[in-house]
Amino acid sequence: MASQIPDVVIFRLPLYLRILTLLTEENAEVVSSQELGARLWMTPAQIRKDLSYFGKFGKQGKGYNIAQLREELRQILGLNREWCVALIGVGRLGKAILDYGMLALREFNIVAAFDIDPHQIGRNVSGLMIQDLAELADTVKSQGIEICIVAVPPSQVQRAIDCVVDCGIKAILNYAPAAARVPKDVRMQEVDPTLALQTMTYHLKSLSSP
Amino acid sequence: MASQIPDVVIFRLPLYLRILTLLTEENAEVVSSQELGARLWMTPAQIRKDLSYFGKFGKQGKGYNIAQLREELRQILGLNREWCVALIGVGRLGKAILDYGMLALREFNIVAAFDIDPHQIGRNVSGLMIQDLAELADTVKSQGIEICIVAVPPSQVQRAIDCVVDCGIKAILNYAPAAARVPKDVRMQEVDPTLALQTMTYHLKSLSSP
DNA sequence: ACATGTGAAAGTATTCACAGCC
DNA sequence: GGCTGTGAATACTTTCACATGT
Repeated sequence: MASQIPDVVIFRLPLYLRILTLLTEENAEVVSSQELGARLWMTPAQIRKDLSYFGKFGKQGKGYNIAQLREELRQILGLNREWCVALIGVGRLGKAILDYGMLALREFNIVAAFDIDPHQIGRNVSGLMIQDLAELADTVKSQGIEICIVAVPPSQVQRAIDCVVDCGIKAILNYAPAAARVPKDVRMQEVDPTLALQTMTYHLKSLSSP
Repeated sequence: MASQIPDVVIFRLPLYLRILTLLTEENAEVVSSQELGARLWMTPAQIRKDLSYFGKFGKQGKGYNIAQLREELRQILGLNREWCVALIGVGRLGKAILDYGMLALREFNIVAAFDIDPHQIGRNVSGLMIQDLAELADTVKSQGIEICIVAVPPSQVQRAIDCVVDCGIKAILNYAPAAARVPKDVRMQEVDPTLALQTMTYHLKSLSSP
């Protein structure tokens, strides 16, 4: 029994969370599905339906208590604790992820970095000593790593991901602009701006020639 | 008549393209929907259905000619020409996008970079002279910019995006981890690793406590 | 009066299964 | 035999609309 809750619903929860955080900063206390929907270009009904998969968080006639709903969503998404993350590949892209704090978010801690290039191994980048990828399995165990970020060159993606999967990792964030296969029990999310750009040009094209 | 072709289909075309490019490198000449499906963890039927929206590209009993299908998809997606792109926000993240060549892809050319910080304006980053955001409208016209990449701090996202929209841009790639609203005729895609991570923790959580 | 939560209805997307062809 | 392209069938999502509660 994996989950009877649709994947699309899970994907929207972080969006709700983001707006709730914004509303918290605006010192709002209560929000209606109407208002949330307006901010996200979604129908109020969809938001209510999504939330109803997890419980009854609202008050009729009033709406949702922002602080409370935010906490509920954090619980549901598993953001009420820290997650240890390893970075695989410390080339240009990997360095950018470390240096520029592209994941600067409380819940996610990059605690180790790996590469296969002997020139990189042993060097210090943003406070992390780069380790040999062969040590991944050991470090995963000793540090409690549960998520890997893969940022290797396209030609090595499959190799890197196979290695990560062999270490028992079940969640991969893949920055490499390349296709890779994982077993069905492993979650892999792609972060590839190229894919996004390519869908946008499709729509732009239709704009110029109707 | 915007498009009777479902959005999900458009989103999958770049995935097909990616595999076709990989197959080209492997010197394959023909591929079946079966094989494509196996590589992408999709059913062959879905791939055939998706492609059938655009025409008949296969040969019964054989499959699809890789080079030809690849070219067709590039045409369909509008990748058979160059696109001029502007970068909005040259802070840490924006610099990483420029420096680390995170968009190193033939079809997309970052031809201008903008900021509002007087300290940044006039400086040279990766061969681009940073301009005042106020000049965006003029540069969009003179350089034929059609896509903007927004990489500003969360607090300024809405302001930056409003400015971009006012300049007539219809496609925005938003790197900022923050919510923003755009008119319905503007396409905005988010590139936010945080959202991806947050959906993964949901599933990891369920793994440890079944 | 206003807003939630939810079955039922409408609308989309995916998969099946087979005719037609190489 | 193998594979495409596609209407029909199934499965999934979203939206509607209203009973229920404040």
